[in-house]
Amino acid sequence: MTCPEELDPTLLLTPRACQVVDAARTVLERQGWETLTMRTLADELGIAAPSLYKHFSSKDALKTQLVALALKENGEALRPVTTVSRLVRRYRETATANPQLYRLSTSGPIDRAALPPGLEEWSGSPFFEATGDPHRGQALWASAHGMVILELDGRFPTGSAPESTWRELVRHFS
Amino acid sequence: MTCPEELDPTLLLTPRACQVVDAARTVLERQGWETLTMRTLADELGIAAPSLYKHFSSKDALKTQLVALALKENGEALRPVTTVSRLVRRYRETATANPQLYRLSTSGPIDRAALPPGLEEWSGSPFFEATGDPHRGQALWASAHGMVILELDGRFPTGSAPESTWRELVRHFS
DNA sequence: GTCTATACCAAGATAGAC
DNA sequence: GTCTATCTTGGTATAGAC
Repeated sequence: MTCPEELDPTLLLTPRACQVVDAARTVLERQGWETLTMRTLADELGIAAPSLYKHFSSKDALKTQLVALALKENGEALRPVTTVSRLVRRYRETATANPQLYRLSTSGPIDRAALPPGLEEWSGSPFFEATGDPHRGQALWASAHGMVILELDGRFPTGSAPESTWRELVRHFS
Repeated sequence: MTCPEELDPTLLLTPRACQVVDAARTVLERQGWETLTMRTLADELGIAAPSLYKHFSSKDALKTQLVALALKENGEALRPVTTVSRLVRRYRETATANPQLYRLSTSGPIDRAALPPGLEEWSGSPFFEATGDPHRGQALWASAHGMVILELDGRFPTGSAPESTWRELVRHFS
């Protein structure tokens, strides 16, 4: 299920800028955001670091594009909406397949003014559709996020969350 | 309810080192971990930055002490264990009262080898005691964490999570 | 346990030529 | 759109005197 055109962040970028975002994503998944520097990103592209500033005014502007990309892909991965069980499974799979992008886009404050208006809401609305209730949807989203982020950060004693814990969570919201 | 002596991280520190940790906590809550530098910490104490290295071998060692302190205080705040509802309320209150310390101690990987053995487990065990089941306890903990961290990061559209969403979560686990 | 002085490094970003 | 050269800042950490 694809993102509506008016929400798609990539449509505002030049083709070259899209390539830069792609490379940034590669580096991000390889080494994390703190060690993604303008220099390592430039190396990945085979260009010099200052050249990046022809495409993005700052590292922060680049981050915004990555966050927008994550919201778009996440919203797409969660559609079409069927059951709570399937929704949670897809949420987990998407996050696990792109751990650093997930962490980047869900941790810390978000610069809403810099995102396409409506994109963030569109990305999360499957939770409301699946539960049929705003508060249930919000609680389910928060719970799934908690599970995912603790799993990505290796916070469960066993390393990852046992399937039975995931089942328990789904059961409570079904 | 106080932490068992053999788990208490502060008992291994000199009095002066404890003061340094205290000051670090103050600076942490004021400005966050990324902008807590050895220089700003030294300023807070009224000493020069290099003097800190007489008490802690690195910034990372200091971080470990802060994480241990958070685990200790969290475990204390959650005891004695009564109901799921009360547990969740105290979890939320403690986190909200110490937002940066909470974020520091729950985000990213944790250096378990550097912590007093058993402290992390002791801190989290109220969730198992309150639910009476390992998987339910784990799911409840993850859900509460998701709610708290999204709230601290301003990720809910309204800024903070509505009380009704918290009620919804508690209801599912009661 | 504190100081001063300093080494060392890496980051983001700008200027201006090509 | 790319380059080279460079600026500026600010971090962790060490050496050695007091």
